[in-house]
Amino acid sequence: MPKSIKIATWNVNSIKARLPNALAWLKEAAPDVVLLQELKCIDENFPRMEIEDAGYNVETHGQKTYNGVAILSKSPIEDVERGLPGDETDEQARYMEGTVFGKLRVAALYLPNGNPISTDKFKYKLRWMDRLKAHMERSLTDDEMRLWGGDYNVIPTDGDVYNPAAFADDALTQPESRARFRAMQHLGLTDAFRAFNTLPHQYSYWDYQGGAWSKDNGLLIDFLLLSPHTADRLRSAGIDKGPRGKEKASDHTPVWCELELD
DNA sequence: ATGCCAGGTAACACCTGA
Repeated sequence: MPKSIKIATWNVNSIKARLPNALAWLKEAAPDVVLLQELKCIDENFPRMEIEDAGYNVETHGQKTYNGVAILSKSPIEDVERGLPGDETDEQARYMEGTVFGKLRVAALYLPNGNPISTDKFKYKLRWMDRLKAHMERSLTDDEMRLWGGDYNVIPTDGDVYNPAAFADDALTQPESRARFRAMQHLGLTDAFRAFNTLPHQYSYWDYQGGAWSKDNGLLIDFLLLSPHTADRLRSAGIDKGPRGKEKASDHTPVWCELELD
């Protein structure tokens, strides 16, 4: 009988601040694999026991105050690698990968924001995207199943933001950012959510300010990109807006997909 | 556009986020 697994990505904006909400969501949504971003804590301070008690294996790549990614899985997590290749001097904890269910290699990534665009932060974002694409390209030379999920900090089109004019000078909408995001898909990767839903104004992030959530003033910036052999197994995908409506919510909400494994 | 939230750090204000 084919085994179906649910994989989600979620920028939690501090795992410590989000722990009650995260545990509630793990129980309700019962994902098999979760890719987390913005832990905002070092590995020693990750609430490992609480997550393990919820039925997950845990691998983290943390950092004090900023960034930090993790992989949670109901299966063992094998061959874990931390850090995005291509720059030994980069100390920001924004990337890790591991193999789950013995056959699917998943990555959790937190792509740099890049604002303001007149600064080195934007140059770092573009370099990071070049490194990510190069690493994807190298990884895709075999027939392994792969998935890159996370907060890409790119608004791919003007239909993916409530007010494009307000974001005209934002790093998330710049042609350089969008071209690099498209280049990743041109490697043969499938955006899991967009394989099922091509409507505009489908969001994964709403700012805390200005009543953005209640007005549905959002952005679509969180994605699951699937290699061809993974896309062959894609059965469904969606955005779970539930967690964004809770008290003490993250500003991002989970994006998920279902894969049919042998 | 900025910093109207939110989180963290560290100190009773400032940085970052997108």
